[in-house]
Amino acid sequence: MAARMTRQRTAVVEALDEIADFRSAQQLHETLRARGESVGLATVYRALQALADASEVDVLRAEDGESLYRRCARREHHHHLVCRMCGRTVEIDGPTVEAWASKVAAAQGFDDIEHTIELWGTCADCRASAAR
Amino acid sequence: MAARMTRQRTAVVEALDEIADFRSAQQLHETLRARGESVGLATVYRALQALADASEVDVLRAEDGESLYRRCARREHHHHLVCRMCGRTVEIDGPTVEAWASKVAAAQGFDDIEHTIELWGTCADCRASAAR
DNA sequence: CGATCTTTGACAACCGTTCTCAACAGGCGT
DNA sequence: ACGCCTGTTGAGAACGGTTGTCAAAGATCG
Repeated sequence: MAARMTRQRTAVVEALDEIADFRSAQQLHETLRARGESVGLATVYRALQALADASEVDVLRAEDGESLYRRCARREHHHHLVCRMCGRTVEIDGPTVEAWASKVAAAQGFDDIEHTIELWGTCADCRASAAR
Repeated sequence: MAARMTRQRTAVVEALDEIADFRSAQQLHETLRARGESVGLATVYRALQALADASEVDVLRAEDGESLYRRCARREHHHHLVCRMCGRTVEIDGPTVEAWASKVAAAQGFDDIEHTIELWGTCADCRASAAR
């Protein structure tokens, strides 16, 4: 149950530190492979899962169901505005929304409330390049 | 390109009309099979997809990535408070949240904004039965 | 250095979903 | 009613992301 610091784990963490956007496990795997830091795909998944469990990275689901990972600046609860084309991310929070969510849920007699609030859009750069 | 009214499609729509909660394609398939209305799994998926495209049903992703379907009372934009154990659903809306979402996204220069806002919890009934 | 015990990686297994394609059946014209 | 035309069905294969398997590799401690 230790948590040994292996070359592979270090590589994953470093890659995440350098990338500001949400990336899939497979994209990260490809990135690592491209830079010579060969790491097995299963290992990338395991590392990401461990990091997510430790709240070291945020996870969210793309529209096609793929999981995307990102090392966020703040560890406190927050949400994201993500470019669906390039993954560019802006961290956002909305105290008003938080309050609204828990109030609504409680009013219906629900417990253990959790909310999913994510914003998707196309960032200025991607819009420009898509327009040619 | 017609859109023929087949026994199978009718069966899927009827099942959805009778079930108030979010259900997966596989659960619906099982339900249909159980009541004697034998329909192929692929057909259930196709019917649900067609209904979703026509905005006849709402789709959302469970935490494990499975798609859940529900015939909602209103066709206008709204969100849901869903029991993660039984699928019980309450339709909710929050004009405040809508406004907040589009304002935040626009302020960052994002376009084609879309938002995912879903509330998950444990409903009173499930809490009671879980506590034995 | 050696023993121990977690971690790794190639590959198989999984699971939800979609594709394939021959058999089938609405629905329209006659 | 009858048939034809074409969209639909269903069993199973294929797919894509993710997780499990297990022998080999390597990190940590004495």
